[in-house]
Amino acid sequence: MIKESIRVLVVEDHHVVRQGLVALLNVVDGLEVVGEAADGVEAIAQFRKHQPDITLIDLRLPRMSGVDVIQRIRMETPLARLIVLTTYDGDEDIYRALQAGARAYLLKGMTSEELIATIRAVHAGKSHIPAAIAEKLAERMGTEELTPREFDVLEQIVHGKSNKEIGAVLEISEATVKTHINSLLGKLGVTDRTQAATAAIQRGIVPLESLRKPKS
Amino acid sequence: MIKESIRVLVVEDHHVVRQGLVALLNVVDGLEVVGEAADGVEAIAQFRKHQPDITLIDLRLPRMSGVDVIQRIRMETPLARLIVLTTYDGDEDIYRALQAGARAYLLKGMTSEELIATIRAVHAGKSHIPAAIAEKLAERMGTEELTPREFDVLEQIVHGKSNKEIGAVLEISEATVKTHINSLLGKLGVTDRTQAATAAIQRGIVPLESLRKPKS
DNA sequence: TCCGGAATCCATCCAAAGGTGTAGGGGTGA
DNA sequence: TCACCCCTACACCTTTGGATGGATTCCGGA
Repeated sequence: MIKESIRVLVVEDHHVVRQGLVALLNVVDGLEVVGEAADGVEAIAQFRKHQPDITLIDLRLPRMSGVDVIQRIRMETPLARLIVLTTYDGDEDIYRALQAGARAYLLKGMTSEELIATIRAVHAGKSHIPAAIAEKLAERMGTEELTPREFDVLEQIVHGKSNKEIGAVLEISEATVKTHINSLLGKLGVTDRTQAATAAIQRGIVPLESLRKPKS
Repeated sequence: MIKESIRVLVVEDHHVVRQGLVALLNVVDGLEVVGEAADGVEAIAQFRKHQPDITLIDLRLPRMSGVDVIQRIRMETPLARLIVLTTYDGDEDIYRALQAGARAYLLKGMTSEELIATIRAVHAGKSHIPAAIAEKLAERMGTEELTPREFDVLEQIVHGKSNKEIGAVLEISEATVKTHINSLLGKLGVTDRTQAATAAIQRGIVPLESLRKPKS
């Protein structure tokens, strides 16, 4: 009798990378790529259609973020098994992806053996977080959560707004802005707005893409 | 008579991506992958060994940056044909790579058809810069060059240093630091240090990796 | 119901950052 | 040699940012 293959969905926006992954996985005994998606919306459609055993997913996707896709899939199919496969994206993304229900988090730098082993492990019900990732995660744990308002302010700081401008945008007084800043500086463990901005970018709290200037 | 294949060297640090690229290129008629490298030092060694017709190279590499590798290869072999293949890395990297002698700059998001067509075109002696990239480049052109000292100061700003600290690090007076800042703010088209920091990161003038805290 | 955290606001004080003008020394290319 | 740019530096002034302490409202959990 023929052994059942593990049915895999590959979600990755870079064509050549996706094609490479598919080619790589399809030659492996016991694995079968049943679907591909290049963006978040497509990913959900493909998942519904194929109900794969394992979903390999990049976090940076057009149209809908990888984290949102994970959340959505998990909501519809709580026992879905998802593996995040991405380049380093800052502590925040790791945290959110795992929070959202990803079972494993792999970096693209890993070998194909590791990838395949992880797919098998996750399919067997295990989780897998590389040591390097676990470390980042542990670091993050020591950090307090920003409140929504503090996050709003931080976002504006990253966008280069002055306190006065932030007040105007959020429709609060400049004094309040200062209060929030004071509190978020403490939580981020930094001493001024510039450090807060770089920390926010580096940790992935505020996505770098949001910096691109909208056309004038 | 058998047509000569175009001999390609693939330089890319992410294993799965590299394997995918190699698999993808090897099945194409008229292309032959003659070498692979996972970091900059290896890249140069492989280039010397194989003297490939085309070198596909990622800009983010361990041990030696892609731009440095390009410069080095071009110095030794001025007629080397190099294609940069990378995810978006900020205007600065594009500029420096082309400056260093790359003939084409492709994003990983492109289709494999585009990739193959570009390889053939560059092999035939042409250059190829996608429209989206050319646009960034044009934008950059309007910008004045930072002086070395201004760059030093900007780097420190990104690292969250105060003017006083910057003065100490660079061994100049705080007044001089302010002078440099004033001038670089103008050149970057921003109004304060926080904007300067995010602009530097976003444009790739200061690499984000340099922000990682060295272990205490 | 009471407590605590979040969010809002205010005033005050001091430090830091930014704007402007000026100026000397060093190097380089026309 | 002269013009030009870079680096350095200082003075002066204004604006912004950050620290601190105190205050009100609202809401959800114990």
